[in-house]
Amino acid sequence: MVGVQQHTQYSGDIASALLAYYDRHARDLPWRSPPGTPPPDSYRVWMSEIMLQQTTVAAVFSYFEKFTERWPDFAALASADDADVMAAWAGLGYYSRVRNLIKCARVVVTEYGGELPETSVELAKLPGIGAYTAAAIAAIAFGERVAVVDANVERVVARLFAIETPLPAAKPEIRVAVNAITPADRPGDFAQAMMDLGASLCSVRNPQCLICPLKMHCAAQKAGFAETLPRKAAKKAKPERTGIAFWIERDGHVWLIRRPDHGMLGGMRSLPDDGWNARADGDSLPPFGADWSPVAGEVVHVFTHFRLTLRLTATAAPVDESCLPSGEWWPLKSLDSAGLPTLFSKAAKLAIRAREKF
DNA sequence: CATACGTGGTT
DNA sequence: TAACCAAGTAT
Repeated sequence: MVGVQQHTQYSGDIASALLAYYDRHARDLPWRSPPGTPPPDSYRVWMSEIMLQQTTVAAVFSYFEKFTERWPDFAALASADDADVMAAWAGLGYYSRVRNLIKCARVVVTEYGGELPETSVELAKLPGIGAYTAAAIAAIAFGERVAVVDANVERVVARLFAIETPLPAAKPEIRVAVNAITPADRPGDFAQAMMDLGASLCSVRNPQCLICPLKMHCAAQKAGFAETLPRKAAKKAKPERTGIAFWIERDGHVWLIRRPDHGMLGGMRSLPDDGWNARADGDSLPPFGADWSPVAGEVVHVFTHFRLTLRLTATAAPVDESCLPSGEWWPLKSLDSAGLPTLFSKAAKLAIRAREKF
């Protein structure tokens, strides 16, 4: 790589060029203030950063609007019912985020007087806030000069300094480089500008180097191999799993359970199933003896680390309530408001479609 | 350091 | 279509 030290003397130029680009091209997003203006409400910065973890801007829009309208501040969110908040998150994925979102709001209210602490060190102690999010909130909402490093920034910086070490081994080196170019003035705008650049011109494939504001500073561009960086370790193949979900219907209602807090789709409302997980197929055993019949079709759903083929088995016969797994009857007419994660939302759709054929 | 943890869009 | 990837965190 080209030494970071060697570039340090130019770091001001990099920040200046990037901020000038941001002043002209910043995306207008609901959780942002315009370049160079006072920061948004830190609650909204926090909410957006949690939602944006491993999640695209396009997917976040409607959830951000829904959450901030319904729960406009920490006090409102802290006093909400868990089930309502979990259901509102359904479909966004990575459900540990919403469990931690609730926890964090309650800690902020009970231990911080309803306002976020203002330093990255204190922020990182809160549930659901790791190194990236702590730095992002501190820089964007509170103006702390701190290195904000997400996947976009890793890519931009790996190219800027031609860092050829593969990820994740290159992370410490990248962090040092980001710290060296982060300005004391407008660190929040700088962080968002780096992420905007990584999300647009400095994209994974086909980076638009010719019109990049950092072209003159970019070692990989000069060497002609920007698109090959950052290097990454090869990924493992996804295992295939199978499982069965159980559709238990009576008088226009279906029986829904709440999943355990830990593990796949933790804490979410779901159909009962046969115990499939990341490590093993389901056991195919219904939760109780009844007149079960298979539902035609299947749901194929791809998770981060395995692919699941889920089949459905249904019963509509009267059942002994005491046999049912812990749960609740949910009206079919308002199934949309149950907050089922996408896997079970697909399964429910399949069951209802099969049912309408009769 | 590796693994578990969702979902939808892009190529 | 299968692979890759996104404003990561917790363990």
